[in-house]
Amino acid sequence: MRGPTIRDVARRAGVSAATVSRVLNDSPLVLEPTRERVQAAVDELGYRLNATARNLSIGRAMAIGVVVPFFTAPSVIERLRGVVERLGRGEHREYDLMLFDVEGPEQRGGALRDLARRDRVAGLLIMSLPISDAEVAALERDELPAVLVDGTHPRLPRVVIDNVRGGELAAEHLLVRGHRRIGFVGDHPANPYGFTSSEDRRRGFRNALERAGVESDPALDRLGPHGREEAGELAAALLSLPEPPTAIFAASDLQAIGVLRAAELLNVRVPDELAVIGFDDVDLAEIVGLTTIRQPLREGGALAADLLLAAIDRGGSGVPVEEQQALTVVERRTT
Amino acid sequence: MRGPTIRDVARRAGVSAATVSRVLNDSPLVLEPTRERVQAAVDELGYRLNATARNLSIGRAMAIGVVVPFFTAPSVIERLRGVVERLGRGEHREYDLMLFDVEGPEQRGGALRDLARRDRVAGLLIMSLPISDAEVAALERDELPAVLVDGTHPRLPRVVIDNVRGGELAAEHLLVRGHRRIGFVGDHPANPYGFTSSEDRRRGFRNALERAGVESDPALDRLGPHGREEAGELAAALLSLPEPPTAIFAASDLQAIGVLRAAELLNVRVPDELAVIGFDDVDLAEIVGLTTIRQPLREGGALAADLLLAAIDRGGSGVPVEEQQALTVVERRTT
DNA sequence: TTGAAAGCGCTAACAG
DNA sequence: CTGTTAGCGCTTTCAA
Repeated sequence: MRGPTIRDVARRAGVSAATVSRVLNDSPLVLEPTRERVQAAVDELGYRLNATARNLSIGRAMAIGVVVPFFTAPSVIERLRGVVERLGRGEHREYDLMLFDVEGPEQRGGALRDLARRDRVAGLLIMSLPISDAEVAALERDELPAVLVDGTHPRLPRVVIDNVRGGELAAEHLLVRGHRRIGFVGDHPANPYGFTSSEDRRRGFRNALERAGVESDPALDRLGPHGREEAGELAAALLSLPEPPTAIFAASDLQAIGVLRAAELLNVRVPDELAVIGFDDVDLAEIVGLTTIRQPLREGGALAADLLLAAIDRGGSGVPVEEQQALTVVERRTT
Repeated sequence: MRGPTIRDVARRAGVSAATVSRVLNDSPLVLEPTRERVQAAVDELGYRLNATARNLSIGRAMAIGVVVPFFTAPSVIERLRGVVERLGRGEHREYDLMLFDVEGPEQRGGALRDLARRDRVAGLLIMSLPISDAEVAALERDELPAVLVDGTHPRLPRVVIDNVRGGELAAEHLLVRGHRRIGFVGDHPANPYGFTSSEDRRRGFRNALERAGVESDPALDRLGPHGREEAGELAAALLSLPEPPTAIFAASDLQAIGVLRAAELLNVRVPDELAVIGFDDVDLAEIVGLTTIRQPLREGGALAADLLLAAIDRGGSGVPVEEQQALTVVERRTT
């Protein structure tokens, strides 16, 4: 039983399918009595429009796709909240949300190439994934609007933060508190996804310290795979140094939590013996009282959704904007 | 530029569109040389199948829909992980994931009714939402497979836990430790969504206590809107009682975190002066060292996805199974 | 203002 | 094995 079609409604209302279609799409050129008859037939039959057929006919889908790595990460969730918030409201409630999780680096290219077709989604939100010129070209060829979140490409609208500046903020915060020997725990720059934010944060951080006269000690930078436990191990190594750091800057809150845990296991008191500062300000940070560099994740997701929706409506291109989001330090109980 | 169609490929390969379609769908009745010619044409043209057209033609969508309230809740995320894990693998990688967030109770009915159509999704995963007979009937009428997670209905496959038993486990855990005066912090039974798990947990909990000879004191049950801070306030009230409880059972980990925070603010030491036990065992619980009743959220999501995929493949119905998941208590540092 | 007809891109009988 | 022919359900000229 495939449910009533537009023809059934037409027959019942004594009009043509075209007229029903017009009523359904709020076309102004339908006489009021006709509209009413059609509407009545729609109600009686419990008719609802078939989205697939409509999409095929008009040539675009009424869904927006979100491509994310680690759908599991708290920061991703936070951003998704912002996206959902925007999709669920106003005139855009019509767009559905398709989620594409990119768990392995090998899925990365595939997912993008797969999606670069207007028929599945009306636009793409690409989070935290580096994108190549060829991929952008593919999107352009198919006229598929896309916006980048936490990623950058000159030909795509994007919402970003200044990771280098974030590192500086962390450095300043710790310098003011008298720290001179400071460790860093973050992602390995050669990670399979090509993420660079951790490395950018580290650079900003170290440079700011050097400008303040603090010499860099390579032994204090510990890089490894992303993850709470991995970060814990890195921090443990740092704390076991003959001359351990008095503070640690972690490239993300998740990693900072790992650092905190390592300190606890080694009986190092925070913040007295070790200050810890993270990055992101996810929910968790507030819960554990972590001092961190806050980036407006949720707002970023919402903004990106708005940008995408606007690009879809606008159709044509225009110069891609870059929205830079403000970073602030949120002081809590770990520094 | 709408990209090459199946006809373009057909022309180029010197065959009919039907043959191209057969090749695309791995039909066995195509001669190898023909298949190769078609494949070559596909590659040269960079052709990719239009999902919308295919869906319209075969009459079903290649996506599964997930309907969730509070997309924001950690437990929901955890379950989604399980779902994504299953969708991303094996022969089912072909299914996309559509997310339908139900933020307000008023969206509840709408979302479901809207989705009860084969044309947008091939099946539905409904999480934590009570579902009415009428809604089930609508799903059946449209032959739309659906499975319930953390919800129940006799005519739908479902994965559930025994919340009452969970409450009992919490009671047993606290009784063994000598607690007699125990508070409960949970959701109000008359919540707008119709959630009942909190209340079920409370009942199992109180009944177990009574069976052990501990009389119930209504003043020790504090119910309010779901949320960390709300739970904190409820707990604060409990702790300010002339005769405060020595332990608190929270209906969820999120609420337990609120309780912990309240204790901290009131300088009540955990677990010495106050034992706290939560429910769910989300990531957070491990991080803060919360003792809790563990329900396998991720596995539940995965299982539900498998059930749904199976139902979709099977087509017809069969007797809906109920998968009951095991509950265990995970002892950490708050009891 | 409404209807007829063609078509979106693909699949699925049915012949051959 | 492969091609022809009809749709799937909706939109959209083009006429009337």
